[in-house]
Amino acid sequence: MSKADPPRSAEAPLLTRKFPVRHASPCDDCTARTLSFCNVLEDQEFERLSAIVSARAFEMGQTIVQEGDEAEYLLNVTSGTLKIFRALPDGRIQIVGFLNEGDFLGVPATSAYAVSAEAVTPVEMCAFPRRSFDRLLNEYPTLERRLFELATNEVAAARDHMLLLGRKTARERVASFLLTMAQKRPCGHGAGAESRVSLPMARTEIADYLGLTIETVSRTLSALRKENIIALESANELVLSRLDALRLIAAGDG
Amino acid sequence: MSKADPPRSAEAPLLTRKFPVRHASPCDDCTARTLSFCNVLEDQEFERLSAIVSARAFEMGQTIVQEGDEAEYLLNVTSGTLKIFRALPDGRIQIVGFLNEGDFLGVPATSAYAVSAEAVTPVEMCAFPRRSFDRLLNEYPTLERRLFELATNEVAAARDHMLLLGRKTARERVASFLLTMAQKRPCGHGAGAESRVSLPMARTEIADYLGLTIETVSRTLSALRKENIIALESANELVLSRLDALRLIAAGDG
DNA sequence: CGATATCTTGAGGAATCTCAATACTAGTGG
DNA sequence: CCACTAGTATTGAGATTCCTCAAGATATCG
Repeated sequence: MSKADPPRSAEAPLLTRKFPVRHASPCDDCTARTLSFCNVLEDQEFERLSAIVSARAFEMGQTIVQEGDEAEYLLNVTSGTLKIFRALPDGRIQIVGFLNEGDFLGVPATSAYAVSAEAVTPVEMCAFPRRSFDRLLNEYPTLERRLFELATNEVAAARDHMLLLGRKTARERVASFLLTMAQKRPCGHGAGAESRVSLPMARTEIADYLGLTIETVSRTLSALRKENIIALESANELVLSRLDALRLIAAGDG
Repeated sequence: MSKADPPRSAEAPLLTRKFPVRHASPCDDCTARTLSFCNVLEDQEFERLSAIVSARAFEMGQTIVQEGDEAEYLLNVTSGTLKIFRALPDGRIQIVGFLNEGDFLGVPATSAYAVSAEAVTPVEMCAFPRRSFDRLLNEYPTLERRLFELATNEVAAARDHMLLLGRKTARERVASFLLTMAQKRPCGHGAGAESRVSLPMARTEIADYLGLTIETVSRTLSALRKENIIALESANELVLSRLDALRLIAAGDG
């Protein structure tokens, strides 16, 4: 369902470092570096960070961390998409976010993961042992400031999503979701009247994110399609043909 | 409908400071100090903070800040309860949190408020000009660390609430809410089989917090009362008679 | 090209919402 | 001190949205 990650062989930006690398670090050819929290670090600081990092790869569907587990590592997404979610004892699930390249997973100075995480597509991450990372955090205020900034962004996003879950209709939720996805990955032109979106996640995952059932998501997409507001090239590749209409719906005015 | 704040005249803990106070600061007899973010500061740091603070009072129902307004001040609750919420153009509201004594409102280094805030009861706050506060934040890593900690707590709380809004039934939402309220203000005994709760907010506000209507909240409370799981002394004073049952319901097992 | 998983569509049912009436509470004035 | 008023909460009945269960369509992969 999702497009496999393209082989980024030749075009990987080669960071030519001035000093001999201690031992080849996964950071050396990290494509997420410019997006990620580590982009605030000075060269020397970055060296320290890359000295404690190790790369991880997860297959689609694989569990990355589990709610309540000891938070041995803090993780950073270098490629792919993963979902973070909370679950009720009877299996009901609420996805509280999708993470992409450059996004951070885990809370410094917190001993247990508060959410579970699972790979939506094949995922590559870099892992920092929490203790070492906490130590660096103490030394580098820039780093802490950056993570603080990320945390406040998350709070804002979470509140947006609370409004969606608590007060929006199915139609409004789906429209909001599509717009968010279009914004996240500006494939093609910017704020035109039209935009393409490719959804890496399955319908079930959209449903679990929007607090709906898979059927309602499907029906709502079909309805939007019949109204020519969106078009489905395939189940996961779609075109937002009338962004204006979608925006109105998402805001509750449609 | 809420009980007016009791006159805390004589019993205010008098902080005897070693050095002559510059000019009497609202912090001098602040009852929220031990609860608040400022409890991490050294004496000297605290002096600097109290030099830029000013006290504010709001009547019940009064608007404190509005979504989108320039964030001139960061605020800290010293007494009372307020709600923070986001709204849709057509008036639908989602309350994303209630703040009490010691809670912080506003995001450092952010120029506009992301949510609106309104006094649920009479509210007293202390206000820090954002620019001055940001400057202190740069100087005192402890302070920044503390606010970071608060932000991560908020993220966790927000995710909990997303699970509630997206996946819990009305009954489960109300049960969860009552338990949270009981935990917040441990009036009486700790983890006994019974607990009293006084709700400072109106039914509408509970509904807007839980993503329900006022009628559903009312009906659900009545149902719980008929099952002898709770008892209502008055509309806003109630007793959780069977905490165990309530916990089962809240978790989705009831 | 067939098997399996995912997605879409349909029909009926349940939870919650909407609209409306009644009951309660607190504050006001006689 | 009691009745009145206004605001708030509760209860009821019907409508609606979304969910559940079930079948059919489409896509993916060997």
